[in-house]
Amino acid sequence: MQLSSETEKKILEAARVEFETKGYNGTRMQKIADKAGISKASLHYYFRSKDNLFEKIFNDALDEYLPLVSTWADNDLSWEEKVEQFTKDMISFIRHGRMLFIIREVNRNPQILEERIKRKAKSQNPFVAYFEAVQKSKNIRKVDPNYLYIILNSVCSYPAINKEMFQRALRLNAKQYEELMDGYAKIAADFFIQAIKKTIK
Amino acid sequence: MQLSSETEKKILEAARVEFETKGYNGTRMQKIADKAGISKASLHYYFRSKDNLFEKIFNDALDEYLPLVSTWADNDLSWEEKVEQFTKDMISFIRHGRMLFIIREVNRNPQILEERIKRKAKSQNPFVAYFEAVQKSKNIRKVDPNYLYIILNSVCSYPAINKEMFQRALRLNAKQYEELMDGYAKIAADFFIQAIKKTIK
DNA sequence: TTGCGGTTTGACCAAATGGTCAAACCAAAT
DNA sequence: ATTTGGTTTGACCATTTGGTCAAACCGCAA
Repeated sequence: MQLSSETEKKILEAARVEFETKGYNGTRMQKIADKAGISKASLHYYFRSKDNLFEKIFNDALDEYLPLVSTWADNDLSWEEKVEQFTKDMISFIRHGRMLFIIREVNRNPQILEERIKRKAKSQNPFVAYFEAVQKSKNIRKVDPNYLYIILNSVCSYPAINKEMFQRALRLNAKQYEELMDGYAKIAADFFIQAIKKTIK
Repeated sequence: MQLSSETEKKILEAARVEFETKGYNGTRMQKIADKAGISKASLHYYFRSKDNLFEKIFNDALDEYLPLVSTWADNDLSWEEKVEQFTKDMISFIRHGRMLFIIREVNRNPQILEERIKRKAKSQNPFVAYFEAVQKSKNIRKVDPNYLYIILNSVCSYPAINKEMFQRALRLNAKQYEELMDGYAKIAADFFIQAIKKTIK
């Protein structure tokens, strides 16, 4: 029945908002039910338990995130263009606020990752593999690609994670910070590229 | 009595560990009492309520953190040396794991900051002020200092915040990641400096 | 109209949890 | 030995919260 699927959507939407803003421990089933406009009993009819519902929400978030970090596959872009593409994609994902949710819950219970990233470990990280290759052929600094991975991700993700404190430190209101972020992707990419490009004397 | 002060210390230590790892909502007063080796009633004897105890712990964390971000005062170091100093200090603070705690709780309830950072807003951010000056006199790129502030902090803080996921993405175990972090402060500082130094042709 | 399968809910339950309190404890002063 | 004042605690309480269940509800086919 289409109606039931409709309720299901409303539940998932309400649950997503609650879990993302309050975290697992701060979220109440009753509140999700209220926001979805149904009874708590109905909520349990659709999703048997809080854990069950949470798992769905968390996995959805991971499904959105994981593809972002793993696509450094071959296409005919230069490494600079790839960096630009990556920062753009990552920053627009991050701004939705889903990232802090992931980090918070992974830290609460690191095991939730184990199933998902189950021993992808055999293959090398695509970013690291890519930059090892680039470092051999192109004229860029020789820095452990692990560091490059960390730095690039940091520069992309942290501004959204730490939004509240950055706003206050920089004496900006929410709107001003948003505006600052509009121009950020380009700055971040340039920054990264400048840092590892070898200076041509 | 010195004994009571001793219990108080044990409580604060236990509470710190609990709040920092589980967050406010995930922390149980009973568990804190257990870890401190006292009864729950005693716990309430020393700190009237969970909120009261939490506030102490949170403010202690802020007291450790805030001085780090605000010291760009005048001393006779070059701007490069200051950057190096900052990354070193910040990264060693961050590695304690206190930062995710702060971010998590600030996001749970942004108001907890209001009292502390109560309208420091009159004065400009010291970092921003400093780099505006540097940009005028030295030969470095003209980038909005707000971006510089965000980038430098991101590069320092995020590797610890996102530790769990970075470890998995880079196929490292906890020990290997720690080792990687040992050399990170220098890399991060160099990275930042290289990125904003003007290329000398 | 009746019966049926899926849906919805109010009432209810057991466990967890923050907090209270009177009584017991204990070291030091009288 | 007795009192005194701070400390400690077991027992207890009220509320919250995830979860259950029987009964009601609601199209729809026979």
